[in-house]
Amino acid sequence: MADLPRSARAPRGRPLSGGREAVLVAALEVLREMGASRLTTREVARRAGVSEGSIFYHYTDRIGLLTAVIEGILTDVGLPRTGLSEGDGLRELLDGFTESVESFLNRALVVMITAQSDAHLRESLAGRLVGNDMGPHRGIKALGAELRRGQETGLVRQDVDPDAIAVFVYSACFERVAQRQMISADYGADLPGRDSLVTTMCTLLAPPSPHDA
Amino acid sequence: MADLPRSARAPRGRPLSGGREAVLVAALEVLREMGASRLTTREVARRAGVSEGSIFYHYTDRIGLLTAVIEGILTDVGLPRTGLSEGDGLRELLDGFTESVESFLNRALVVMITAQSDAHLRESLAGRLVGNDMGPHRGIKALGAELRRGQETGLVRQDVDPDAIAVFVYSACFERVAQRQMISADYGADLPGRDSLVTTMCTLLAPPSPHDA
DNA sequence: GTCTATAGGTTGATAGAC
DNA sequence: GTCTATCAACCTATAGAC
Repeated sequence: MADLPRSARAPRGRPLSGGREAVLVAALEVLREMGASRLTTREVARRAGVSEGSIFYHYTDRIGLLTAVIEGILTDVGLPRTGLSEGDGLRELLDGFTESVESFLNRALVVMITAQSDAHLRESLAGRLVGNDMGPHRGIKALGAELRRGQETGLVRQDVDPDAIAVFVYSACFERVAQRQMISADYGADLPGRDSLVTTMCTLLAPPSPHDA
Repeated sequence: MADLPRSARAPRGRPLSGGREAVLVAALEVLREMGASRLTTREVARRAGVSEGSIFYHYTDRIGLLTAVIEGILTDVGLPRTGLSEGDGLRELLDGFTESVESFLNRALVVMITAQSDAHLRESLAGRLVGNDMGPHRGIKALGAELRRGQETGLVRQDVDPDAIAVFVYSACFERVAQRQMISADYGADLPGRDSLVTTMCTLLAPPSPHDA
């Protein structure tokens, strides 16, 4: 028993039967496919291969289940990373940021929309977002700070508000993900893609050519 | 009876009792306050001051009611205006566009989110948006075209993709409205406002100073 | 912790008078 | 077109055995 590091074999505590987790997975699946109004405990139980009773045992009630799904996604997925390596240029910064944000939103947007379908959930999510300083605000401010540093090191032109730039960049990611999720996967295919957007922003942010001085 | 122009007195056909419209108003109210999952025909009837039977008479079923609400907002409110007066400058263009888009989204976003709560509604809305060439796509393309004209007249720098700029501008509006509606009315108050965003974009888009040539 | 069985309450929808 | 009355279905939630 002491021969092997415990953590390499199994997590502490009693082994999970998997039912509890399976319910969350099934619930998220139902949310994506049918929407929050159509999510019934019956359907979730069926898909998860458990009884309805188990759902209420673990999550108290329907709202508790939905809350757990939301919390799960938000904490499990983590927040979009905003840091960047030291030697990176502007393009690397924007590329990393946008990719991270879109990847985050691709998973998180479902639960945000889900929360909008019920006043209790909406209130609960809003409280959590402002209380823990999560939400769009945080990513925007972080990118803004990076851009401000870029202005100091001469990487970014200095006559614009870095936070405003950050809003534009974040928003474009948000809109792209929302559009695809809310309308259709290939809606807006003839609009400039992420790559093109980053390129454009890099051009806009480049400092005036040195021969000006 | 012929003394007065008919249109000045009353619309053709039988006078409306107002019940039908009252239901739509009440339904929208419930959607805003409680969310789609909590919208019941009973509650809508109560608020509208009509019987439940009337709702089904007019809108067939619950989904029919929600569909009517969506259609109503989308057609009644119209699409954001994208045109601009001839002699306007870049700031006037962006100012008018962003104000119009935000005003539109302030009313339209509720129904878009509502549609996400039910697979049938989502599908129906998506079909309508792509079929009638509505949706974000349209506004973005329209602004992009205006910006392209601006490039030709020397109002806008020529080394960037106008459509990409349009995406940034539209997205910022979308994100601002979504944030306030989904989280809280004053969330993100310390982020740059619409005015500041427009100013920043104007600076970014200004053509290189003439003494360069 | 998970199941089965069931109770209790709501809801969407219909029928028929006015 | 609107109402009242009512139904049938569904869904959440609980109780108790294993």
